Amino acid sequence: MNKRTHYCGEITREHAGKNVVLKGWVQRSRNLGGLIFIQLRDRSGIVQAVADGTRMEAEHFKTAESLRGEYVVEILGTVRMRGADAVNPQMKTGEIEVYADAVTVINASKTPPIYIEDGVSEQEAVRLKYRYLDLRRPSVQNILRLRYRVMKSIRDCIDTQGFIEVETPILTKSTPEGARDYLVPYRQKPGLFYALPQSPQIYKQLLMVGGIDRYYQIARCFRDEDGRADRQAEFTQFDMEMSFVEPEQIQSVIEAVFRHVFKTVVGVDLALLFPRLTWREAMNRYGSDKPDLRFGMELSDVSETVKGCGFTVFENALANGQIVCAICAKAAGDLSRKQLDALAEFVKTYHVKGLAWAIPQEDGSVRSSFAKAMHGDSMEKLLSAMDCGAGDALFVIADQKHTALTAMGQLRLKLGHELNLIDEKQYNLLWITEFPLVSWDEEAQRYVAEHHPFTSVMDEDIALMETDIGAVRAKAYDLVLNGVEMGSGSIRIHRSDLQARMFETIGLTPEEAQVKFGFLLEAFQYGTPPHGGFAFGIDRLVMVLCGAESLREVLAFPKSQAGVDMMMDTPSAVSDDQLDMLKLKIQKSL
RNA sequence: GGCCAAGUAGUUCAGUUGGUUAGAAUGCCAGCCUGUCACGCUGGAGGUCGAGGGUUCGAGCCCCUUCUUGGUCGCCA
Repeated sequence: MNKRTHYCGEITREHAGKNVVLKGWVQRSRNLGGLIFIQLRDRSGIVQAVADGTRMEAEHFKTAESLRGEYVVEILGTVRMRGADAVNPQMKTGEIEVYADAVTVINASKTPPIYIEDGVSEQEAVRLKYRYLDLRRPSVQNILRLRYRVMKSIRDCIDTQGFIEVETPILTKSTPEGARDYLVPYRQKPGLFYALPQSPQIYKQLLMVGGIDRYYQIARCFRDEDGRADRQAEFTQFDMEMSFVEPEQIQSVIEAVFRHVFKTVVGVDLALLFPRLTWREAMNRYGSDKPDLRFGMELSDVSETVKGCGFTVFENALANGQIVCAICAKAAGDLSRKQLDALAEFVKTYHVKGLAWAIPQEDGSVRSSFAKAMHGDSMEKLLSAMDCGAGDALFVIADQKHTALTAMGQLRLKLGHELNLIDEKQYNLLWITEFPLVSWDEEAQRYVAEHHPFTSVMDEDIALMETDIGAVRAKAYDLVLNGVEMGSGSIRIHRSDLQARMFETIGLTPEEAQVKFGFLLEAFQYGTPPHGGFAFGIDRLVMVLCGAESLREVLAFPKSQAGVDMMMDTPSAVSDDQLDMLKLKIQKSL
């Protein structure tokens, strides 16, 4: 008998006649009289094995007969093409199977609580509780393999450009701005805490001070904020920083990384330069700082067109310094009243008061929520300004500029999906540039950094710093893929005095700035090179590349929306001893 | 913190206006079958209807509270 080769990889016709050892999980088994059929699943797929029970040792037969669930078995057998010595002429021939001489159980299995097979939808909660079984599904394995290839191709590409990976601490300092921190108590001086990093931002800038002028890291980041479909409490970023650079150089490095990833992982050729859109233009035309450009349906400011139109909602809005903006959804004129009402409800979640709509009919009349209020030919003027003809649907929102644009941008996205305007196979990448430096926070009654407080100002806007901080543009840029924010970067402040002033702008007193960031302000006094960088979310990139609906799908061990690991059942209580050591006391909830 | 949806057998779900013993599929168990490949056939077991309270002669269904999961707004330098 030939020496048996351990099978590893897909069995093909070329293996016919070979003696093999198969090891894997029993996906399905059945004992038909004396014949035993086993579908064995391993890392490369599912192989069917057939054993003649009557020819096998009694114990093997008994074992194979009682295989249930996810037993781990070893099969010694011969690869053959089905039908070679067929007893039944009706059976499917020409397929590959393994004719088993022996079947050995390596490890028994309880009946699994979920189906370990693709194409069945289980509730998230059950899948997450038994994630280690869920991971055995071929589709889940494919996603993790794709994720690995993404990470490897990123490293391969960045490595050729002189970058080195430097790890930065996970136990770090709580920072005042940004998301809520995860805190870790410090045993040696109770009352003091580390924080888990929201990003390696400050460390990488200090690496620039330290002369590591091309740094990158595939870094884990933590933010204690409520979950979303595309947001987890902990996530992975590709993080990079360079010294002596302009935004274009950084963008060019990132473009090279994306081109390489897309080429090697999904075989797609991306453009050499990704299109650029300023933040202002993106907001005005698409109502979003991460527009999905796979379809048109641009927003228009129709404030001038509807001036004096007679509709009090529009006129009052204009009188209060608000705007009236509109989109025209081509060929959406058959929307029912119920669907239109649902759209109106939808936009209200974005804090606008209502949605006006008008649908020109073939006979020249207009089905509309507000036509009656419009004077003279003002409706005709509005429709023609929007190029909205019979069979199209016009939507109009009047509100504060930012609110109206945002709500309309969301409506545009929703209509894009519902009207099937989006080519799912397309990858649309673009840069959004010239972000505002700060934005006004109503709740905190102060300016907050739009990107982060280490972002430098565009040269032509430096004078505005004193007069109109809200209008100042930053050297900050985002990368957007199919309407998903992939990542963001900026040229940083590298002068201590400018950094101190920035802290002041966002409301930190010099004393607070000293306590929180004294080390950074001091570091910047020792000849810090101009520098800048970028970071993008690897999870989101993988999500887009494999068409996943949720970030959970692209993580090996995801958490629930509330940040709970349902498999380990954690967060969990700790012992009183542990709390005592940290001098912590849990307040009884009322 | 707000809003929406869901929670019924191991799993996926149905359950009408509140009315007999809560059903189906699949899985599981037992039996039959020597070419199955979602095999098939026969039989069987399996339920704190998320939890607590209320209304009612009677609650899976109505009301209140609460927990969990998902989606979303806020939040996410």
